Amino acid sequence: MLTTAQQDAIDQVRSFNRFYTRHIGILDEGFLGQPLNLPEIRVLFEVAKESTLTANVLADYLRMDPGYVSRILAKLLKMGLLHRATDPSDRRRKQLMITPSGEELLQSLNDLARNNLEQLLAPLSPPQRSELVSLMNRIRALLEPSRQQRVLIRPLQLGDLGTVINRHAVLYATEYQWDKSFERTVLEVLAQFANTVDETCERGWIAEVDGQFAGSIFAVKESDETARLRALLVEPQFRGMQIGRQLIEQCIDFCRQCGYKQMTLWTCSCLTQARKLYTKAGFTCTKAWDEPLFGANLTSESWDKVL
Amino acid sequence: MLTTAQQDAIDQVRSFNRFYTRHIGILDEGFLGQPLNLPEIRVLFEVAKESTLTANVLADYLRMDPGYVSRILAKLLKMGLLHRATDPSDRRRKQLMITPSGEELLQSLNDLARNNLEQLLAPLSPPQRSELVSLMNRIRALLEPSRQQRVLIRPLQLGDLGTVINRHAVLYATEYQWDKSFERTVLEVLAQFANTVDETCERGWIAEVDGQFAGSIFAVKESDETARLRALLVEPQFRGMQIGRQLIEQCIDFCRQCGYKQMTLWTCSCLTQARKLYTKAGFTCTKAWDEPLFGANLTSESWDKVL
DNA sequence: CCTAATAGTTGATTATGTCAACAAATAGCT
DNA sequence: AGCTATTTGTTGACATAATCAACTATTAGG
Repeated sequence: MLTTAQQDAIDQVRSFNRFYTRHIGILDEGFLGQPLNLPEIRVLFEVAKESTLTANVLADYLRMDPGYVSRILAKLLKMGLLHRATDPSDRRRKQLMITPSGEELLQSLNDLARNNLEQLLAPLSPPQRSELVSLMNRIRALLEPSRQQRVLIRPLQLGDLGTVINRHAVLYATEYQWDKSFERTVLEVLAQFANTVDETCERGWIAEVDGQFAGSIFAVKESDETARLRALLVEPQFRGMQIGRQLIEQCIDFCRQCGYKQMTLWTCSCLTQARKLYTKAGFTCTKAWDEPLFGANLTSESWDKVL
Repeated sequence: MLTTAQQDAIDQVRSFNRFYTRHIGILDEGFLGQPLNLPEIRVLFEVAKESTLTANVLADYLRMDPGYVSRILAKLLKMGLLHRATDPSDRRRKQLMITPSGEELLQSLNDLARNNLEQLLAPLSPPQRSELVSLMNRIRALLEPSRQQRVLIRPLQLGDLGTVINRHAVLYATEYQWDKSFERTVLEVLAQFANTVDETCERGWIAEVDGQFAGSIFAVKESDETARLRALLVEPQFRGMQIGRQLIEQCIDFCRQCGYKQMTLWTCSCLTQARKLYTKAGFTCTKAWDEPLFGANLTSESWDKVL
């Protein structure tokens, strides 16, 4: 059974779908008066993109009836937009190619589509346009998770500290019901970091997936000999992508380069995923103690690693 | 002529449109095997939603041919899903209404659509769902500016502090090229706030537009007599919606209730929009001094207001 | 050489949508 | 009132879009 909130979400998505169907409908009207209809344009577009298509492959890819595709191709061939040659190695197959006049028409169709869209986007300012694009990309990332995701580990930038604080607070509240005192602690730790950071031996890194915040890690100086690993976090939707491992490796490499002799970190027994990562990276738990923290009864742990 | 960046934006929007067309297409496939096709469902749905429709209004709204609508209505009437009554004040018009059996069918179609969507949204966690909804609402707000946007001023929640820090850092860097020292200052101010807050006389508020972060303000105790207004921010895309004014009012109201005698705030001469808001709210600039701050040469100002 | 499978085409048919002509009612004008 | 123009909704004729199954030509595999 769905909760009310989730059902609301579904209804809101449906409402957006209705809205967007109408919106796209208005755009498609711009193609009226053209010699080609939408399926024909799609076929022409695909042939132009992929120069070695055959009718069957096309029908399969576009999820169209082979007979229908055959008729569309006949029309496009008759109009001189495509031509085709029998595959000498298999005389059943006919390789499709776009002709110069096909390219030309496709170009003008592209211009038309762009102009239509341009008119609809006209009321938007440039920053609003880039906001629109980034909203759309985010929606695609959410709905099409299979879309290739680029993982990037990069040094800290302006604005990252706030994001790290926000994500720690929200995530640990969601996953472990930790309270506001945890947010306060992270805030204090990072304020301390920002105020006293020595870039030569202290750093923070952010993991991004397709430009989105996916995780964080910090290395701070505990003493001349010892570095402390802090604020490791991987967003739940990006777990299993080796992001945690990469962040820890990045951090360890840096600490070695800085000449630290050992590393230490705090965690607690309930953070099983993080603990596995620490173990894999060569850390061992050297101390454990119970204490009430963040509104829960935690078993705090200290983990160390010799570099 | 379009700039390259704008053409990129247009191409990206087109790419999103192709993606979303496919996405909606997958959803619509769930309606196969029903006695009604998509246009018929849309008509039924609209009649159910708006009980005083007539055929022409419907055709207009759904951008369908009146003749086609007429035939669809004939089918739905024959199936007993709708009925209609001649408008007594204009006997050309016939008011459309849905019948109980129409409601019933619509309900089952709704369930079907919801289930289809539910399957597509299944991989998303609840927070991702609400993110999706808020992204969609924002897109609608951009593309359909007439649509009413709900502004909400709410008290601080877990996670807000990080967001406020991030937005301050990024926004002032973008708009005024302020450097990391500003991020550090905000971080420190809010860490201080989180650690020492006395909820009876200190508060923070967040402005949301359709669930999205739109702005912030804080009231902190300077002395028993004086409250300090801090961290006022309104996101650029939501300016001109009276959000700044509402945030300041909220803050002033609270300070009055707490029994403060006066309020004070820091700003600088270049923040012209904020200064206008302060003036309107009854603040006056009582002190001004030049100082190098945040990587710029600022004219700092102190503004006060007697409550 | 036979059978099964594949590539593509074609005829028949259905589904979907458009257009123009039309009747009925109303609005606006004189 | 009476005339004309407009609006609301319907209908027949037609055009477009899409599907299905039968069919030819070719190839693969034994």
